[in-house]
Amino acid sequence: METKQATGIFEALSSDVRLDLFRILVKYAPGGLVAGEIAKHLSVTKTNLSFHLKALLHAGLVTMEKEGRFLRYRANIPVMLDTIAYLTAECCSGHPEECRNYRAASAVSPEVLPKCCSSGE
Amino acid sequence: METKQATGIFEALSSDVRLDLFRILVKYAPGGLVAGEIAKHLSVTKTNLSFHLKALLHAGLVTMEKEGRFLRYRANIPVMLDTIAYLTAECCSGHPEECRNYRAASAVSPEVLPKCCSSGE
DNA sequence: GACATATTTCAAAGAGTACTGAAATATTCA
DNA sequence: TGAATATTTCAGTACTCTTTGAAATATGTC
Repeated sequence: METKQATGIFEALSSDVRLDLFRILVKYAPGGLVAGEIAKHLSVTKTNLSFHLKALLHAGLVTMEKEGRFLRYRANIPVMLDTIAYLTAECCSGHPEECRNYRAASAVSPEVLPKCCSSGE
Repeated sequence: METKQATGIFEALSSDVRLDLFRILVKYAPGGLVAGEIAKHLSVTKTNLSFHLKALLHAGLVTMEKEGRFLRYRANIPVMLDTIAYLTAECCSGHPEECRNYRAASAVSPEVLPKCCSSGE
C-alpha cells in the first residue's frame, strides 16, 4: 500500500458521519446495505449521506452496486485489513516482546488485535 | 473507545507528513525518538514538524517526554491497537467464515492482520 | 406515458487545515 | 554569564471540508 492511498483512507474515516457509516457497513459485511437502509441507522440528510458515501467510495473503503432502483454499498474489508497492516508495519522493530506486552495490556480482547510484530510470531 | 476519539485519531493520520511520522515512531517503539532524530527521517521544516507532532500528541497517538534539552516522542501503541479494534468491531457480524476468507485473500501476511470477527475464533 | 420513489448533483456559506519565516523559550556547556 | 543548540510559538495566506435545500436523474408501477 502507498502512503497516498492510506492517507486518503484515514481522511475518509476522520468524519464522525463517515466513521459511523463505515462501521455499520463493516458490521453488515459481506452483504452490505442499500442507501435507504443506511439512512435508517444514521440521522443525516439524504444529501449529506450521499456526499459521505461518495467520499468513502472515492477512498476505496466501500464498493457500490446497482440493484434495480437501489444502490447497494458494501465495506471493502480487504482494503481495511491492508490499511491496518500498513499502519502497524514493523511495529517495535526488533523488540517483539514489547509488542506482546502492548497487546496484553490493551483494554480490548487480544483476539481482535493484529499481531503487530511481523517478525516471526 | 468513543467516536470522537477515533475520528480525532484518523484525522491525525490523514496527513502524509503525520502518517510517515507516526509509522516511524511505530517502528522505533517502544524507545521512541527525539525531535531532531525524527527530522532526519523526514524532509519538513522544523516548524512544520513541530506542528504535526503537536497534532499527533493532541490526538493521543504519541506521547512526549522531556529529556534534557531534547524532547522524546513515542508512538502510543495501545491507542493504536484500540483504534483498530474499534474500526473492526463486529466485522461480518454473524458470518465468521466470510471474515476468514477476507483475511486469507489479503495481499498481506495473515499474521499481521486482526482477527476481525470477534465471535469465537 | 405519467407518477412515485431512490438517490445524486449543484451552488453557496461558514469553518477548519497546512505551510512558512521570524522570533521566543529552554537547556547545556565553556 | 554568554554563546550555542533544540524545539516551539506566532501571524498570515492559501486552500479544503462540511452542510443544506432545491433541482436533476434513474428506475419501477399503474
